[in-house]
Amino acid sequence: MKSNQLYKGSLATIVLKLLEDHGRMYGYQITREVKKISGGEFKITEGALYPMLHKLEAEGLLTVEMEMSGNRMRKYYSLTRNGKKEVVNKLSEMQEFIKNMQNLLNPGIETA
Amino acid sequence: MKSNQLYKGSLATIVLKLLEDHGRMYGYQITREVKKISGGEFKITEGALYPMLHKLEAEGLLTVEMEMSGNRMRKYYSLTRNGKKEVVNKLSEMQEFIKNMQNLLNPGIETA
DNA sequence: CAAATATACCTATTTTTCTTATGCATATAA
DNA sequence: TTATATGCATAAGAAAAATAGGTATATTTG
Repeated sequence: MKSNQLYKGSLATIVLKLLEDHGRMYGYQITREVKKISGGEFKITEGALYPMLHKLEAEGLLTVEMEMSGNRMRKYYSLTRNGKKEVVNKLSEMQEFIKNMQNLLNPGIETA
Repeated sequence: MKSNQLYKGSLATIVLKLLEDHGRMYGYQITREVKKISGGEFKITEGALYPMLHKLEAEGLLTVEMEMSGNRMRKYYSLTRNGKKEVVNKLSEMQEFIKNMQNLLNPGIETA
């Protein structure tokens, strides 16, 4: 990614959607998955991810289970009931955003 | 728009693309156009727009012409040569972003 | 005609969000 | 053995936008 700050504001959506698909994930795993999906273009920084995970947990959208993998700790996050509801909202907002941007990028083509 | 902060980071792209399409526009006109295109969903705040216009001008991407409309002043902005180059970059970044988000939202469907 | 709304510009302060820079610790590869 | 990968975390700073204010003219509406 060159200087792309378009991802600003989309981190919560990305995390919630990944958790919806994968059931449960730990932080480091999320960073790998996002890198993979974006073909190496988008790399979540840990300084952004961990505070976001804590925030979503504090909001009651995620729950945590700590587990040991060998000698290393992992914190597995998964969606709560409210988290599952919130994914739906976030995804529809994202689709709306994309639709509006497509309308901007391709004026004259009716996407609505 | 409910609470949609996905638009964060896309303001410069929006402004540059609108100017590419319209030739020249003044600030207030840009706010109306964006509102119209997004079906009222996305409203640019003036506290974000005017500093952005000044920044893009300072970067040499925009030029300004002041004109009077009756007794009211308008500052018409248009793309410079560098501005026209930058629109191309911004639009390809936006398409890349959308592609990655589509891959995220619809895992399994190859968009690449 | 008065009052509200629309047009048209602006900036200062605060908040949100992310980057950068660290730090700690274990496991694996070179 | 030294660098890289895994795995967590936070603090300080930067960037972008929201909020909240300001000035002034034009038009609509009651």
